[in-house]
Amino acid sequence: MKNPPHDTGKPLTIGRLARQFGLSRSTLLYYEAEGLLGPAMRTSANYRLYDDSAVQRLKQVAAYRTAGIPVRDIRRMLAKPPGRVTGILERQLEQLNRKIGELREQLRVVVRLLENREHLKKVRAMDKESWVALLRNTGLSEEDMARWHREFERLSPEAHRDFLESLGISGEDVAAIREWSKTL
Amino acid sequence: MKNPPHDTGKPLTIGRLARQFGLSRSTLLYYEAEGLLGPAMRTSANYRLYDDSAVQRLKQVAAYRTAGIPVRDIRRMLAKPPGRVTGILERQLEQLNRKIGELREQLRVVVRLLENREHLKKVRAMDKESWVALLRNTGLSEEDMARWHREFERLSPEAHRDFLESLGISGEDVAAIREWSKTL
DNA sequence: TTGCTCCTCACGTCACGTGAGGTGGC
DNA sequence: TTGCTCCTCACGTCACGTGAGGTGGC
Repeated sequence: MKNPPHDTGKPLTIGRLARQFGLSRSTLLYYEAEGLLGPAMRTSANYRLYDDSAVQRLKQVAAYRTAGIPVRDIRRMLAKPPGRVTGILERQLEQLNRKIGELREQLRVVVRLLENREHLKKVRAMDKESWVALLRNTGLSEEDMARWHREFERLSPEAHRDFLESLGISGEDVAAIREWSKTL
Repeated sequence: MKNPPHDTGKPLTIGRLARQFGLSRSTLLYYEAEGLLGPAMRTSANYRLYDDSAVQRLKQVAAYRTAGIPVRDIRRMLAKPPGRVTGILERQLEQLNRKIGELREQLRVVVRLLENREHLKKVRAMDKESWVALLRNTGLSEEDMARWHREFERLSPEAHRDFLESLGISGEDVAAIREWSKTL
């Protein structure tokens, strides 16, 4: 065994390393500036050369970035003994949860603005599936959606019909949904 | 009638206007620099004075910002004839939808990292409701959650039990859930 | 000699927040 | 005279992307 396990033995230039991870060179330069990882050595022409330990480190970094963890926090995680990062992960969990909530609220506002303008009948290129998915993203449960249909039917029956038809739902099914809306 | 409807007749300084909308002064200065709205006049001491038309404009701006629409887009919306903004709203809808999807994916990765480390038993200060809400934010449907329980029970029954108990679920209910997990 | 990769600055991004240093108003 | 509000710059933020101007390597 000339090489330890997982060691390819070939030092990489920055471009090759970047391509191996689907990242850009400027991303790796940024990580270096932020103290996450750097080259083990340089060539005579000052080219960066990365060894296997950099590859391992970059694996961690890339995984954490995929989780949306800030670079500053990743630096701290790499400095800590492995396994002591639960606190940061939990904090990231809360942050993401909060951000998703905020974006959902914004989505709700946009939908309301579109409704107010009664441009709903102009929703082009959206079918039933994408609308249901969209409304689900706003955090609407099945009951919320039912209430939404009921209110829509009550306030503006024609617009409700137009809307349902614009989703490509058959006239028969539209009638059924509208009847169901009234019974809610 | 001395004043048209909705006109208070009192010009406002920047601080009062900001407070009226729950914004900061620097936000209003930024909007001015970006060409969204400015004062109608200045006092002899160069203080900005905002009239009712600025208030109306700020109402629009604030509403659009609540929807997360970029300032640059808002400027275009204010320039357009009212009612011609559907395109921008629809684009914002797509953007938000996409961002929510990205954050959900990140949330999924964080949850996976926590699971891998088997630090799940350490989830403190989270009850059943917040966990269900959290997992729902990842986009898990009821079926997905069922599969999650089943896999958890299969791979690590003790951790599954610890996890459920950490949520404050009674021993009896825990047993019931675990039995149900096995039948899935 | 020609591309290709690499090098090191420096600047731009988005929506503000935060001083710094100074002046009116009650 | 003392706070309070206001004024105009200027700089910082986060994770890179994009040149600019220049030099090795096959």
